[in-house]
Order: sequence, then structure tokens, then C-alpha cells
Amino acid sequence: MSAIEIYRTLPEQIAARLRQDVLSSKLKPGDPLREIDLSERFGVSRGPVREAFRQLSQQGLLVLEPNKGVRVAQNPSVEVRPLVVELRRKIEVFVLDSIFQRITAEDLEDWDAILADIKAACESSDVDALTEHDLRFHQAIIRSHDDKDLFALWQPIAMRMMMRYNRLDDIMESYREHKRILDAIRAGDKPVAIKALEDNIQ
Amino acid sequence: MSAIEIYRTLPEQIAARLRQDVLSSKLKPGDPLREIDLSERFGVSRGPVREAFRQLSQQGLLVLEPNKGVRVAQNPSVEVRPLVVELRRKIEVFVLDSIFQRITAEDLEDWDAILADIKAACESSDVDALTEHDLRFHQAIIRSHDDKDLFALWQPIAMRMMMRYNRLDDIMESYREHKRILDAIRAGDKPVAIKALEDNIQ
DNA sequence: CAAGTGTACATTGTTGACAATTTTCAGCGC
DNA sequence: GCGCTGAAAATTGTCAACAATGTACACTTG
Repeated sequence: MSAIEIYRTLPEQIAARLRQDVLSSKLKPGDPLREIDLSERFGVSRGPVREAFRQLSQQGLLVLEPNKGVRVAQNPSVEVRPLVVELRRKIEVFVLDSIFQRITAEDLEDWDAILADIKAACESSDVDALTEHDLRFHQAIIRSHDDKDLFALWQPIAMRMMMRYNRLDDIMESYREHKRILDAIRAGDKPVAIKALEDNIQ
Repeated sequence: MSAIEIYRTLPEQIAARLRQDVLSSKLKPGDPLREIDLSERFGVSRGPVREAFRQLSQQGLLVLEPNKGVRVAQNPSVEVRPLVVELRRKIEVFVLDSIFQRITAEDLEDWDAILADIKAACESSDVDALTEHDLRFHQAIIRSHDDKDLFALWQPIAMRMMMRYNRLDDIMESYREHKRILDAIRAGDKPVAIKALEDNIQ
């Protein structure tokens, strides 16, 4: 447990690891997860593992069945996916529109740093890292809104989209899309920034 | 624990009771909840109570703070509330539009039964019962979609709206709104049904 | 041989004890 | 009086044992 010590609690650390595995498809939809396996793997008791399961089911990555166990959730069906995309767009556009005037130089610095991580991931074609930093980028924007509950509203929707991260032929395009968002924000051009954000969510 | 034995697991039963208390404002935003209190009240150990807390925080009714405890969540801010309304509308309209052709006579029977409960609650001005049956009505529609994940997507959004159920001067209007939805469905008039559903969500 | 039945086995659910953390508040110095 | 310190209390976090439930599969029965 080296790189994940930023997470405060034991269940959060476990959940972060499992989330990586689900988003990177090391764990595939339908795969069963057993509490004992993971508690032995992480060297903890079943309690924290159970709680990590609950957290991830809250995010739509796992599905719980009482007395039966936990499985990796299915990707959203082709029918439902456009709805999920639309919901996520609505939330992120709402936030960007709402905070636009109050974005500070510090905010932009933070987001630039994440953009640099995205660039690095793209250049090395590290899809797992790209998924992680892409998430961090959008999280950072959502979290800069005063109403912290927006993040809880956004997360399960965004996670359901992230489970299939293969929409781009040219992986560098992901970097460019995010750069366009920040460039427009820096230029103070709200409509363009919102358009760039919408284009990035699909 | 009389009326809630329909729920299979212990945590679900506890969560259902607490949800009633939050939605009926017996528990107010900011109120702290302690695991020991509730475990003694329900005659169980702290484990199931903890899990009920997790379920309700997933639904946006409680807020967890690691090592500090649980509080009743704040209502959505006036700024965010229109977004929540719009998201809920999008989901419910999507579902109704999607299932419309496949609605069966049995579906309508089920929904009529819930409508009768809504009517009874309105006639006796029982706001708590109305909240419960209103929720059941919309749940029933969402759940009739093949993609069961839609319910998990809808629930946290809908719950955040239900925390303040005082929009109507005339409580009977709630019954009429729901009746209009079912009447239009029965008549096979999709646009009117969708319009009635949108009007009911605000 | 198909369908049902019972019995181990595997897994999740619940509990109470103990550990770690946070909160409270009395005591102290300035 | 105000702020700091630190011990005690209250509360949440973790653990391991036990209970309840679900599953797999050999066995019976028709």
C-alpha cells in the first residue's frame, strides 16, 4: 500500500485499489469478489473490506446481493448510456457556469498540474493513468463548487461512464480536449469553455 | 418493527425507519446520529446500524465524516435545486418514454393501487404517508425498466428532492397530478403522459 | 435417467471486545 | 479573562468468533 496513503481510512484505501482494478478492466463485469480473499490480500479483517464494497456499490462499480455477495457491475447498456452522458454533462456544465466568475489563479494552477499528468499519461499511452487523471480533472472542477453535495451527486454518474474508456483512437486527443477547456477558462470565454467541456464528455 | 418486515435485511429495515424520520423532518438537517443510540433502540449491534448509515449516505440523506460520525444532510441549496429537478425529470421521462409501448395491464394495476394509497393519504392530509407513497409511485415506474441500474442512478437524485415536501398548498393536488399521469398512459397518449410526469416533478 | 432431497461446504451476516481517534473540559500560565 | 495543555470521556474504527444463509453435489427415488 504505497501510493494510496493519501486516503485517510482503511476502507477508502481498499476502495481506491479496487476502483483502479475495475476501471482498468483487471476486474471484469460479473466477476465475483469475496470478502475473505481481499481481507487476506490487504492484511485486514473483513469489516473494512465490506465497507469498501459498500462505497463502490454506491458509485455504481459493484453490485451487492444480500447473502450472496458482490460482483463487478455491468457497463451501462447502449440504451441507457446516452442518458448517463447527458446527466453528467448537465452537472458539469452547471458547475462550470456557476463558478466561472470566481475561478482563481490557484484553481487554474491546480488544474494545470492535473493537465500535465494527463499529458504525461497520453504521451506514454498509459490508459490506466489517463483514466485516473481524467477523473481527477473533472473531480477538481466539481469540488470547487461551494455546494459539496454536488460531488456526491456527480460521482456515481461519472463512474458509470468511466467503466469503458476506449472512445478515442488517438489517445493524445484526450489531452487536447482538456487543454481546450482550461485555455478557454483562462481566456475568460465561458461559452467556449462550456462547449469544450461538453465535447469532452461523451 | 411492524410495518417494515418487507425489507429483507436488518440494515435495510433500520435504513427504512431512519429514512422515514429524515423525510418527515423528525430528524432535521445537521442532527447527529450515534451508532450506540440506534443499536440500542433497535436491539441490534452497531454493525447493521453502521451499514444503514452507509446506505442512507449513498442516498444523500446522511453525511458521513470519518472518525466523527454521521449527520442528517442539508437540503439542496436554492441554487442547486433546479439542477436536481432537471436531472430527476430527465431520468423519469427517459424511462417512461422507453417503456411506454411495453406497459402492461398488470403494471397499470400496480400503479393504480399506489395511486389509491396516495389518494387516501391526501384525503387524510397525512403528509408522511403521502411522501412514502409518492416515492413508491415513481419507484414503481423506474423499476419497470429492464435496466435495473437506472433505479440506483435515480434514487440519490430523487431522495434529495424529497427532503422538502411542502410545495403544494392544496395537498389533494398531488393526487390529481399522479392521476393525470396514469390516465394519459391508459389512453396511450405518450406526450401528455410525459408532460404530466414533468409537471409532477418540481 | 431425471428430478428432487439432504448434507457438507463456502460465504455473508451479526455480535461484542478492544483499539484508535476525536471531543470535552478542568487546570494552568499569562 | 484568554488561550494553551493534557487527561478523561465519548465515539467511531477494527477485529475475530460465531450464526445464518446460500451453494454444490452426491445420493435417493420414482
